[in-house]
Amino acid sequence: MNAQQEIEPYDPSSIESKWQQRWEEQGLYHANVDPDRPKFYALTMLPYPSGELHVGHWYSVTPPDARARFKRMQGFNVMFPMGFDAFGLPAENAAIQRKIHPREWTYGNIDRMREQFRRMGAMIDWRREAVSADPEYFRWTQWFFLKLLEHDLVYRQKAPVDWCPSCNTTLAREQVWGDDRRCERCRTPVIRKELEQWFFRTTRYADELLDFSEIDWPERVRVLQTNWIGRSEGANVVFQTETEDEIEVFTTRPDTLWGATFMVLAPEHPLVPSLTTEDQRDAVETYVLDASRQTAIQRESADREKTGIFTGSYAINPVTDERIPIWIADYVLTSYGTGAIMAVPAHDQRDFEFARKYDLEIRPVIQPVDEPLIDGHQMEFATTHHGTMVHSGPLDGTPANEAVEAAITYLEEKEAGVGAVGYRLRDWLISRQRYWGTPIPVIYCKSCGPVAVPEDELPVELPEDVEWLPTGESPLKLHPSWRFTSCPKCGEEAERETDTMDTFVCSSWYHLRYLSPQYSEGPFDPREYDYWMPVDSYTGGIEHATMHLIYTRFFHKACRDMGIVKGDEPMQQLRNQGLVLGEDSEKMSKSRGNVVAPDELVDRYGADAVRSYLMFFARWDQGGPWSSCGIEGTWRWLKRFWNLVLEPVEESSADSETSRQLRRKVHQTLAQVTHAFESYQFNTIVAALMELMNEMIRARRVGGADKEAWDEAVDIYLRMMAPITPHISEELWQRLGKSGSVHVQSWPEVDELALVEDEITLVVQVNGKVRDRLVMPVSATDDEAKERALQSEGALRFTDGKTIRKVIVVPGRLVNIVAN
RNA sequence: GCGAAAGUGGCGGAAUUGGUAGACGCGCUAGACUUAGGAUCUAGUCCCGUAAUCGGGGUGGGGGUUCGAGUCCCCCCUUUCGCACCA
Repeated sequence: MNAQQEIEPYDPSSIESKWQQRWEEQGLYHANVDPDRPKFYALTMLPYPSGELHVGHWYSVTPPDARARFKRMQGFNVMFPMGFDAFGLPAENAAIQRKIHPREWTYGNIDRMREQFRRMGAMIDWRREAVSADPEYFRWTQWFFLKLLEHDLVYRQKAPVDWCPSCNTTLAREQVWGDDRRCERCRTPVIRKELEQWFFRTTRYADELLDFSEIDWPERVRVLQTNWIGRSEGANVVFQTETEDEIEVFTTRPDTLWGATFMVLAPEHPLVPSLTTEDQRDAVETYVLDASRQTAIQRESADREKTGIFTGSYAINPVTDERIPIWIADYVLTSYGTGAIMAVPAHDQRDFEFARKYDLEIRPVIQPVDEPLIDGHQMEFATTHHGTMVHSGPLDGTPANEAVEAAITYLEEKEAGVGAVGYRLRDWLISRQRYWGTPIPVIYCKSCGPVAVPEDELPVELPEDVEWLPTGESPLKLHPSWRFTSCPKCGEEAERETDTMDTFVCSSWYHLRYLSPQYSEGPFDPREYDYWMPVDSYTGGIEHATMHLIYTRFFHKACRDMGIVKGDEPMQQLRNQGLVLGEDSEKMSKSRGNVVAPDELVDRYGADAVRSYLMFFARWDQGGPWSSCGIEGTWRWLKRFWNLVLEPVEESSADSETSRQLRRKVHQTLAQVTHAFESYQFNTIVAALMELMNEMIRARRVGGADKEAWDEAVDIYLRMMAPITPHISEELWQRLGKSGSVHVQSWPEVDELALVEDEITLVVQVNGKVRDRLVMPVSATDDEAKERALQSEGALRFTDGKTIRKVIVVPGRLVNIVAN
């Protein structure tokens, strides 16, 4: 009778739900403050409750879950929380389409997704769940707003904003996608609109945000953030106009100031109307109108021929005292610097092209070293290299390395300018003209102006009885009993702010709400904060590199300066997973119909097979196209391992050599798996475990390891696979009569003695090509290795008749014989 | 245009960081077994030549450093991703 037939077949559907329920009852994943144990806060970016968990969610949660479990077995007190980023546009779109309240749609989705997360077998502590649309959550989002307001980190300003005419909302710059500047959600081309908006002063932290020295974040993200912040050093210089106005410009090349032969303002610059002379007025107004009609893509394409128009006015170059004409041109942008530039055509290619076209003076003032004297009339390109200053009055002859500094010093002495730093980063526009968001807790009073809602009146809740009309107006504006109120200061009639906050405000602090989601004395319990923060491991997609990940750092630093949190950074380590594409190698989307639903795979193969396949099928940091066929591989692995472990062991033919080899393989695998977990190389963990299983099957076939070695192999194996495939590991752990849950066991220690090899395979090369392999005792000396290599059959075949020039011995590894 | 990353079998991917290229898996080929399954097991599977032993070639292309290069350096090609008149 075949022993295999007695084994109950591996049936994930019967064991997985059983263990999920039991773990839930036991509170196996509850994480509590415990000062006696080292903590580990593992955080994955919170999902948006769009409806269903797809395979991409599993890809972003399951490997970090496995790593969190690994950390726990290593002795850390691990917190692995989950929540939902529940405000946002899709809920409103769904509300309009389905005629249901956004809350109903959102919370229905959350219920469904929470169940799906349970099926995944993730070690989520659901007691710590936080949902950003809960009043007890956004109460504190509002509280943070008031704190920022108190500390002058919020301001209100009328500003041109990107506006999506379809979603009827303003968009942050990072929410405008593509060369043709379309709305990130509906792809409608964006237009400009002037509105009073609330801003967070992110630029105040620009310099500090450039410092990554305390955090372990990927190079790629650091570069993206650095470019996004876009710091450049230079000077602000003030030019007087002949009409007594002042025009301030920012320049990175103050050393070229003596070559500034004209100025250019952006068409939207506030001084344009007053600077325009009567005879130029028609032409200027036409040009300004034209510029406003241009789409952003037309305006901002760098290879377009430059256009402009003379205002008729002149400014005085503060260092040469010369009259220089003031032009306007659309290549100067209001959104950077001061919206005005000094034009130095000899040393800036854009200014050069403009000057050539409109026949303006080109005056070189920087002479590159070791080159013939340059002449403005004959130049074909601007020279942007640094060099010795010429035609620069008192600074003539200043060498390249001192020129910028000397120019700034000179400007400051003359009080015509100051050294300054410019940034590409803008302040964060947080106002959204939408209903489904955190209401901005401000009341407008005719006599008192904007007044903060008193803290004890928080949260400002959203009215439930709103109408869902696709009119574009926020429903809050159409709700008089909510909108009209009294001033908290003077009691007179007043109006609520009807804008809500960007959802990135909610997600800037959710990691703090997880600490104590029921806490009512503040946004978080300081006791929990002191124990758990900062986040030890933060994982999520690269797409958040310049939005969420800058905002949350800003938020943390601002809170630190307000005395709310401690430490300079919220997330100590960041890692990005790649993107799982559809089987057609395209991005998964409902409209393409290529979304892979994990539920069907779980029904067929079980959560453990899906989890391990997700870790195995690609490098986690790269992702790639999904292939459902491949899951057969991890499915077979689990079935084979199940049978291998449950088959009765025949000890009769055990031999010590097989045992020793098995132990060596077990501990080698353990060392490898431990390292791979630390470095997020999940695919090699599964591969190593498969390899070890193959070795165990082989050991059993050739006669078997002794009971001690075999039991140790199984024990270590179950501990190693527990983080990846929690259900089957737990089931086998129990069936083998081991006590407790496998998930609270300790991570095994590598036995260094077991790793020791007594024989090595020495590779014999002749002129760099492998010609033989010799098995040698580890104790063999270099000379012995060399001798045996020279005498080996494979080597002799290729050294015969040749002179041996050199022999290189790499101890324990190879011998290379150089002969010709 | 500027910047970054990557390029390894039919496919996903390994390679202790300069030392046996292709681990592990999918797929494929052949065979075994059968209570005919969503099977399972065994063997093979980089390319060319060979019955086998064995030999030659091989990590996008070209060159270089080195006893030795997938790995380091230079040039080129391709792909992907950022940024894109940023003063």
